[in-house]
Amino acid sequence: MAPPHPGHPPTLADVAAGAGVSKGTASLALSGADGPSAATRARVADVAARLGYRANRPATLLARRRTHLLGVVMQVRSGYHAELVDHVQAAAEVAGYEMVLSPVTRTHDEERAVTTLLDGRCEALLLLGPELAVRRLEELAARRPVVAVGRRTSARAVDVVRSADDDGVALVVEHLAALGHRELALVGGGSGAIARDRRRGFERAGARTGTRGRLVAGGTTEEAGAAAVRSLLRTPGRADLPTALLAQTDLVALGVLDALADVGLAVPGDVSVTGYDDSPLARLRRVDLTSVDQGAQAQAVAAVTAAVERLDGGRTTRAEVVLGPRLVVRGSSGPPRSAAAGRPRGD
Amino acid sequence: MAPPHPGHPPTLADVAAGAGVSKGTASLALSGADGPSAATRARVADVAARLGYRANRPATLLARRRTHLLGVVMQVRSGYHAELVDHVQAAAEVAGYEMVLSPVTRTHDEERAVTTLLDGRCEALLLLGPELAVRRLEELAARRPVVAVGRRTSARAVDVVRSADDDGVALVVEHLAALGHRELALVGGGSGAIARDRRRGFERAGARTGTRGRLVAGGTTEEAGAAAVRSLLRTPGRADLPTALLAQTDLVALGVLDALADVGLAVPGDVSVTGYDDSPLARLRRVDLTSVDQGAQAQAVAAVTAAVERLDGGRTTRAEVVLGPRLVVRGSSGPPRSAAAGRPRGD
DNA sequence: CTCGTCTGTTGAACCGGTTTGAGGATCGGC
DNA sequence: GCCGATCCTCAAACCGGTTCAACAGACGAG
Repeated sequence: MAPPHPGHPPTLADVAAGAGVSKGTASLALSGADGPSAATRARVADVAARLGYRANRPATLLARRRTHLLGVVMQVRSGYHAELVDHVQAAAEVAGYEMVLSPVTRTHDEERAVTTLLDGRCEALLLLGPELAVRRLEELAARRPVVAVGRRTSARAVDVVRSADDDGVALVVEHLAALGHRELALVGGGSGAIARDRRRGFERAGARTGTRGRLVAGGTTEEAGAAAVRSLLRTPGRADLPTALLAQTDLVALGVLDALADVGLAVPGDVSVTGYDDSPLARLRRVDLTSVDQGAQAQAVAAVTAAVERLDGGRTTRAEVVLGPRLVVRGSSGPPRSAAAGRPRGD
Repeated sequence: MAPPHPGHPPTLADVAAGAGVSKGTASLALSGADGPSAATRARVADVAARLGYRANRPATLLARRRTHLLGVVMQVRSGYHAELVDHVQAAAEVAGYEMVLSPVTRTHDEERAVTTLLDGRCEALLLLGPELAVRRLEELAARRPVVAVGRRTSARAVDVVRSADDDGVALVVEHLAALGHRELALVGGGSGAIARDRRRGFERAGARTGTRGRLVAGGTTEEAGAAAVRSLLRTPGRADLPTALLAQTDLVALGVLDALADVGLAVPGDVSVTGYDDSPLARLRRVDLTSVDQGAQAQAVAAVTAAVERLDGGRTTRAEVVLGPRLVVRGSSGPPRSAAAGRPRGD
């Protein structure tokens, strides 16, 4: 059966006509709402299938009171965001929502990405690692639920889902201390909330485990990690160099690994190295980096839940969900030479 | 000025009322179409700005004859797709279109991704590395322009944008031959169009350069690459092992590198290794892999162009754009030992 | 002074759905 | 046989824009 308007897809009116009912009845029948009799329902469904009818999305969105759309702003190049999106998609579906993606690219900044979602009538905004100003976040939150994922913010009315960065670093410190390390260094400064948390976790865990920790300035790139190592090596008194380096991110850890290789230091023989994020990179056998998993799935679920609670649950108070990170031990961390003296390892 | 309907965003009617004109005039004024006088135009723009008016996207899409939407189906986890998307976004904007993203995730397969885009009234479909059946592709292409990016397809009416896989592999073979390699192996079989092309390029370039090439079965994962190396090493007559291994993808190359490291073979000292895709992985210093850049930006531009030609240019014939790949030489390839020793080639 | 043009603006139709109040059948109860 | 309840269905209003035929008013020409 060809559609009544050649070239154009069939509309609800076509289905209704084909089934001998009104548009209204056809709509009810297709949406599964009660009202139409079983016979009518079947007839409409049948005609719709034969015609290959599909509801016009914009029309549906316009007509419905609610859109049930969750807008997600992601950094398209970020592997971590990709992972989150994957799980958000699934979680949204379970909650009866649809996810709409708005990528941040070179030509499309975060502000534009958000605008696109708002124009599209998304009911809530999930921002992955947002970098918008606090003021802007608050403006947005005044209009609809906003959830910041993976990054702390002081913006009122903005829900936050993140993992406990201090605990994450503490896990690493404890792991290294248990291996016998006494001299640690945290690579990666920065003034952001994340960096601050990690530093605090580092210091507290250091005190708890009786290890000595120092901080080395570093950024968020591979090169920054390499530079940090070089600066460490320039420091006089090479004898008491740290035996373990904790990098802020897996990428930074890669830079650290490279710089160590350049000067002939073995990992983990001479120095143990750890990353953060447990990105696909860390899992590569060639990298094999001890890292911290922030739990993408749990974060995704929590973010969707937070949005849905505001939309359907009537919550109006700010929520901050802090998830426990998980240590993933791989080959880049091991006992220091001093501790290994009695227990040599072969390679 | 507060919106006239508290809780709801202002509509065009509100703007029109505020400016003392009809909805029709307000629409014309805001869209920049000619008709309204300069004074009216300014007044409407002013009121719209004061009210914070933004057009309701679904309504606009519904009302307009054309949506100017380009739907893109991507593998959300693929770094290469992310790169493509980035450039497609930019190219679409230049062409006066908007990109809509539909990710393929664990719970959302390619078919669903496509359906979402069709329901959303996208005017054309750009499928990145599509794996839909040829029949399905043809069905889709019968409804609207479809462009397959990065993967050949025999589907009629489907435009294809890809890079010349045979030429890409040939570039690598020539590079290695110039370095002095005489015994090569291509890791990665498979029956797909891509694998076939690469194999052909390998064989032809082998003949041209006088190198001896063999094929080693392999998949598309890191593990497959490692397995291929192990099988090679099991082969008797280790003396005439290949001095260079060409992996199908960068990921496979990583597996190859790992397996070689496991048995203590140096790269590129004992064996040269190359990848394909020039992914971010290959660029990591720790990996530093000679690879082939498929030109994401050029592919993106070509894909958007193909779609726009069909939509606005009236093209109805099938287009297949084959772009020239580019060799990126890094540290994983170098002269073979034998070249230094001047060992004659034998068989 | 009349007519034709041109410029701006209007009002209504339309896009394709959803929602709802009203009304027609059908049926059981009395 | 009449009445009210129950069950379906319908027609119309509505969502918020875009588009266009029709028209009012200003203006210049004849």
